[in-house]
Amino acid sequence: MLEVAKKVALTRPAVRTDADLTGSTPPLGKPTMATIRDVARAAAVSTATVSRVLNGTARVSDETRRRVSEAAKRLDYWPNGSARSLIHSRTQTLGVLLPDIFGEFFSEVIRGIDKAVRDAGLQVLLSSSHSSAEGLLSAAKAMAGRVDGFILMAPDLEAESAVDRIRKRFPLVLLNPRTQTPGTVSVSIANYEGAFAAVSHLIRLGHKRIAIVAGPMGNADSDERLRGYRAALVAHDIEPDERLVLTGAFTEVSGYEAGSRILRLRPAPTAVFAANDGMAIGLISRLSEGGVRVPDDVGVMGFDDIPTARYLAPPLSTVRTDAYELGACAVSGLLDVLGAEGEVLDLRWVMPWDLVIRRSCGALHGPRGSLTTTTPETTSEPAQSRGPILQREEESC
Amino acid sequence: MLEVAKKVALTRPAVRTDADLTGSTPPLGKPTMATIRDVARAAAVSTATVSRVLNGTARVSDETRRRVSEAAKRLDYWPNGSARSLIHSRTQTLGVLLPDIFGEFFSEVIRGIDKAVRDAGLQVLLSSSHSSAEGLLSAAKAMAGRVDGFILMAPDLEAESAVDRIRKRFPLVLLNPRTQTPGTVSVSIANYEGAFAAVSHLIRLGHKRIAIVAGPMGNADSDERLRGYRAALVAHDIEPDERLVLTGAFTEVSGYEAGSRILRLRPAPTAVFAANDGMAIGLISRLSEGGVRVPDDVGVMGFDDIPTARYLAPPLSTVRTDAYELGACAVSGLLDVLGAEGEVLDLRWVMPWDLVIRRSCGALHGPRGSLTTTTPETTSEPAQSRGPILQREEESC
DNA sequence: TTGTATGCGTTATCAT
DNA sequence: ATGATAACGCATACAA
Repeated sequence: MLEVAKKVALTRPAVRTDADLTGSTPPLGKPTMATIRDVARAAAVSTATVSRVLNGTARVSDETRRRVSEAAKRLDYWPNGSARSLIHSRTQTLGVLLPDIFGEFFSEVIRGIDKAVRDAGLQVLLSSSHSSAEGLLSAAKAMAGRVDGFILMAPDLEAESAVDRIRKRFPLVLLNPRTQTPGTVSVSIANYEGAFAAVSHLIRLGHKRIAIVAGPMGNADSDERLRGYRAALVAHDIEPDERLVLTGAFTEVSGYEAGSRILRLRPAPTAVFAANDGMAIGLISRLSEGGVRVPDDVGVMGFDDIPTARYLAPPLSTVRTDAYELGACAVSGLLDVLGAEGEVLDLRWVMPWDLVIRRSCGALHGPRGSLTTTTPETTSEPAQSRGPILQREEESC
Repeated sequence: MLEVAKKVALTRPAVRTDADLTGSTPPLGKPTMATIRDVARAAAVSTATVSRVLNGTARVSDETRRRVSEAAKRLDYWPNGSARSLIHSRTQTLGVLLPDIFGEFFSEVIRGIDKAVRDAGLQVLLSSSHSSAEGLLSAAKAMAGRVDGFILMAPDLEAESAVDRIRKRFPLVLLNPRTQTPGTVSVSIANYEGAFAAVSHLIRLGHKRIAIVAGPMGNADSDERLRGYRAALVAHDIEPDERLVLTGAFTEVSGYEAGSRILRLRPAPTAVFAANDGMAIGLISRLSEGGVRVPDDVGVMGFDDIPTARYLAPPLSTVRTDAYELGACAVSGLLDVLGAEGEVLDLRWVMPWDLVIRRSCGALHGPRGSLTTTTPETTSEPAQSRGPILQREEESC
């Protein structure tokens, strides 16, 4: 096995060695790239003409067009984006401000944003891990003049004030906003409804003692899912028990730790609703270690339907929310706002969602009828579907 | 359950309603934000003085400083980033060009980049899903003048030519480069070594018939891992069998499909090395469905050690590569290049890695000694560790 | 200590 | 059809 390690060094000191330029490699660094003026000079025309040719913004004679194109290619001219932004007051860039991007959910959101943005010929300036108002604000400030608007997700209560200040300066789309501000475009996950449906399903299966592994308190998504959990219990005449409400951090390890606490609960719950799939994964792992079988001894439901969910053992029942589409819709919404020329748009999109019943929540041991379950091959049409539901409130003010 | 859906709409038409401005909400859109000239006017000083105050770049009398600061705050002045970039020829922004960012590995890479960039007071311009040379090049072109350099990952063979062109124009750090170009800084995963170690471990457990679920052909990471797989077999006097080499796409579903093919293999392999954890997850799921137990009937090893890996059933044995650190190191490397003032840096970092032995590869049923396994609680120190190995070649040319 | 003037790299508005 | 020139918003060299 020693052959695998050829050269071993220690840590990562920032070593900067002086270097003679060997003729072989082109001198890197800043060879000061050609500007539009260089092209103009080379083609013996004015910069205005170069601009016209390259942007196709006005008629140019075939001869000069040829000369300019040739010169631009020969000098390998690439226009300077900052200069263009300055002139046009348009950056062709969307700022994306997110909380801590951990796990597959955010990975998918970013993928969706990236895809939609590229399709629109735009760019993404990304900054994440914002939970405090100051952090959010300084990030936005650093992006001023470099973005045309923002896609903003700020689930943490403490960041709320920053959202308002950003809203006043920039076109904006909110992701899962905590409050419903008039004159704002937002795209949301059906947190409350999804949680309500998930817990209702567990109840329908016969469970009466249902625990929840919530996210961090003060997090908007977590709060809404917790609210849905409680509402479902109440709607089915089950008295909520605060001892069954555990707190996690939306990470696998926090679900694992919550599992330890659940194992000590007496009387033990017969089902657990985890506020996201990551925590469900950690939870199931811990329960199994504790000798508690899922779903035989305890049923588990997650939230998100991350790509991994259907491949777990047991496959995870969960609330499907299309994170990729969420990101794409946010872009689409921001484009609408940018196209609205100062008009105030008041749109609220809620993403479609589904209850995806796999094996982790178990089959019926209550009173009611039978239930189909899905395998990876057949799961494109979830057995238990609430959707697609696309809620949109739309007002102009 | 009907209560969960309150208002139902259909699809997402781009509706743009005219809107009268109600007095309550501030008129959004473009209220043309204050510029440095506005602040100068309000404070009755020159723009130069405003700049000096706000940047602390020269001494200013207390009285004017106060006036300027007050005016800036009152007008809520935010400097224009594009204008600053233009003047300084420094954008304070790093361009990040990635292939399709699917799954937890890339999620972690981006997190690492984002964190390091923010710590350095910079920004990230992100663009992904690049596999073709043209796509890569046009993305880079669109970023010209808006970034100081690039972090570039282009595992696909066809994108190679674009890398060279970008290298000539911009400071650059390569992620997992296919070839070792002189005068270039790169940060890499020990693809070959990790695969070699993983397969060697399977062999040591007594396996002789070992399949691989590789990534797409032509992908640099996949090719290297495949090479490591073959080398390990050869090194242990096992004749590679091409029928045991399957191709996937680094996704869960492709691992699932590969599982179907593996179930049909005769004679059946006793172990499978999946070129990443995502495929291992799909693979295990499919094998279980086929009545093949992991690890009892077949051992499985993955690659990456994504956060989920240790929580699977069975917990996944895999090659740990710190994707988060990979991203952070790339930023650090690019910062070095940017600080090197035109000097040519030739650095090649290889990230430390570990073999993480959990349960999916099974315990010894070969000739040799015993093996410790790790549980989630105790896994911070992997039982079977090859590292940390940090390989760094460093030359100046 | 402060102001004036110039330029960063573009594009748009005038001329011609 | 093409060229000179004035912005865009900011920071700096140079004067005062």
